[in-house]
Amino acid sequence: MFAQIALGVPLRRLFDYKIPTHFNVKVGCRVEVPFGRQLLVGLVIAIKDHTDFDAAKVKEIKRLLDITPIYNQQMLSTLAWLQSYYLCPPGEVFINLLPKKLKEGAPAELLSEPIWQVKESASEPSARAFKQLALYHFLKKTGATTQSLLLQDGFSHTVIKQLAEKKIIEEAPLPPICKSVAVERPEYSLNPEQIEALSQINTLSQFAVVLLEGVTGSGKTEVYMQAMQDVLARGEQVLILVPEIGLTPQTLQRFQSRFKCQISVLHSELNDSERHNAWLKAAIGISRIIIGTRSAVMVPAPDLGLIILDEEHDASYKQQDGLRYNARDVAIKRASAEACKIILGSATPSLESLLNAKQGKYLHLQMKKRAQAHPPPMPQLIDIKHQPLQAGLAYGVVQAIEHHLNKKQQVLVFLNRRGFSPALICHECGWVAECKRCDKHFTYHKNLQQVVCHHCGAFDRPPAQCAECGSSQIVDWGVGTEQLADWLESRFPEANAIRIDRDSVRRKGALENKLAAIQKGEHQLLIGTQMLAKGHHFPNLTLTVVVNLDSALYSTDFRAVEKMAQLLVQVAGRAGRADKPGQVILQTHFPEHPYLQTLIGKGYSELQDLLLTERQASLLPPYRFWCLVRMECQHSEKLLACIEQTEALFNQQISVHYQGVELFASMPAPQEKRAGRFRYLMIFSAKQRSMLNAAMRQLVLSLEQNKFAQAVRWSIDIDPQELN
DNA sequence: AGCACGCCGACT
DNA sequence: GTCGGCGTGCTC
Repeated sequence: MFAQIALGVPLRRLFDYKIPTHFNVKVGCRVEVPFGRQLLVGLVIAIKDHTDFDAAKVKEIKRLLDITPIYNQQMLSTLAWLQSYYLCPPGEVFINLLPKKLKEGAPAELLSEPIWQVKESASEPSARAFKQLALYHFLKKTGATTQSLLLQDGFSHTVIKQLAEKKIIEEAPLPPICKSVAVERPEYSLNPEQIEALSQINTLSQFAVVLLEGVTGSGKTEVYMQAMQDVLARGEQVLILVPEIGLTPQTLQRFQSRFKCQISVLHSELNDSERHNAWLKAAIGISRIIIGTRSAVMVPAPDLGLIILDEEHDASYKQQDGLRYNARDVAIKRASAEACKIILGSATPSLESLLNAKQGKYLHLQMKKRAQAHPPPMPQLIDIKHQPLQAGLAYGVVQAIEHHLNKKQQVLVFLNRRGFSPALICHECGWVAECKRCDKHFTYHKNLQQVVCHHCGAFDRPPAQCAECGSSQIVDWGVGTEQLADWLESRFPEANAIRIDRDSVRRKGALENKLAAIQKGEHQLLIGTQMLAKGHHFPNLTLTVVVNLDSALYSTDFRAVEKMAQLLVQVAGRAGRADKPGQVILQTHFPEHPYLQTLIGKGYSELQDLLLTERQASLLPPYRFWCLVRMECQHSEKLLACIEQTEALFNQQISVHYQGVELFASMPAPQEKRAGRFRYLMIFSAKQRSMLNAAMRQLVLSLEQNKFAQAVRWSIDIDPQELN
């Protein structure tokens, strides 16, 4: 007998191995196999009685790593779809998505972690040992607790050890897996819209996609939680996916306090052991709820009964390097394989999902009322043409800020540019300081006394002189968050301004601390980028100022307007509270622009309808499917040769066999040179997904064997989000 | 990806 | 004379 095995190598094929007669190898188990001169971990994909490879050269499986498969049939079929849809090497999905230790062949067992409890007959520790006493009372109150939780709560290793040595506490046995979760029914009474949405969701059985469109504050989370209740009580697991910055301690807290069960949390800040345990607890079924960002979509769950994907429009669901999958699309496929329902939630659904809903593929549910606040305020447009600006703000806007601050309310100033100013320019000749590796402006960071390239991360001392004419008159141009914060701080010293962007929250936990301080009302004036716009609720915020979003109106990225609208609606949703309506101001040079007029005058849905019509007319996604082939090379001649070859290959051998698949565009990347490499893009498109996939499969096959393609770095991006 | 083989430049 | 640079080729 032979096994077809996926290995963690970048080769788009499986490898056959002989199964030793005494091995009970099952599909979905990991094995150790000799590969060239090394030993690798592989996953068994299929078992068969023959091999197409030269039978004499087939090697034997060396070792069996799992007795029971680590992936069940549903997971294996989802992974197989992932592999064939994104046209990646099998090892990329079957091996490389595993937590590090499993990838390296460690046993699929929880890394043991003691659970501590107070010994029954134990007496109180001495009154002088404050720390020991505190731990004793903590354990007495909460019962058996894992070591990591104790450490999190500030008890040290030594204190735990001391109490254990005194036989006051002991290790508790592992609790049995409890599949059915008892839920305390909440006190909340749902509003009619929520009741309607929930009853529609609850009537669905089997596979179904629900697009839950609810304005900020309409109580989507409460609908999620009540939908989860039945599923959990039935003994099934729930997978919750959130955007990268949406997984705050507060979000987690809400689920923990409602559902008394084990929860696996998966995000990018976990270390290898934490990830290993969270993954296995989900895979074994100990965790009944799994909450995580993008990559959590591929964590096994034997009893999966519901998937919730919050903020479905969020760009962070699309991985932008390596395996460029979209967790939203994978989640839908997974729900289909598991025959369970999936809820896509958003205040501002993507055009892709909206079209699917309009075509009847998804059940579209809408919640338009805010549960506890005034309706979301409509942004007010301020024309800044011919107006003097201070740190990018018009005089009237500064007055509005002052007005709200005087009433002891919070103000959010939103700006999408980090740093002090986006460029340094020679006042004499117009020379601009640029990153040599990327041909892009350096951003000036005044606090760091550095210029930083926001594309590759390179930095340097700010130039004292112009590189062209030698003038020392270097001036900064444009406004970033740093400069805006500086100016607002000096203008409103009482408001205790705080800046939140990637630069100011680099330290672990810094964002949480700052958000907590804002919640407590320690800061009246908040200055920030996207980070502040998403998911956070500030109860005392009544004014939001959006400094500038004009670049989206004339962007080369056809998705820019859609993203701008989503951002604006989200930022606007931050303002307002139960007793006071909010105010939102958008500064613009183009107050008459049809996109802005539609969004402000008629709302997000109307703008999306307009954009859909335009996309259909211009043959753009979501009406067409796209596949982007990126190519890069240090030598421009080699790159050009490869492009010519690829175009010829497509025209002569592929387009003729796959009807309706075309080369939509072939062009240098917007940033033609990055990190010392020349870059080029080819966009293939088709009306039918399956046809495009088949054609691209063929193209990839040919590229792999093509001498010219081997000289360049190429990668394939299905359903690309960004054309760069 | 990793690992070997192989063929040319600067060191003991 | 060797050590080691990275181009090329292969892995069931």
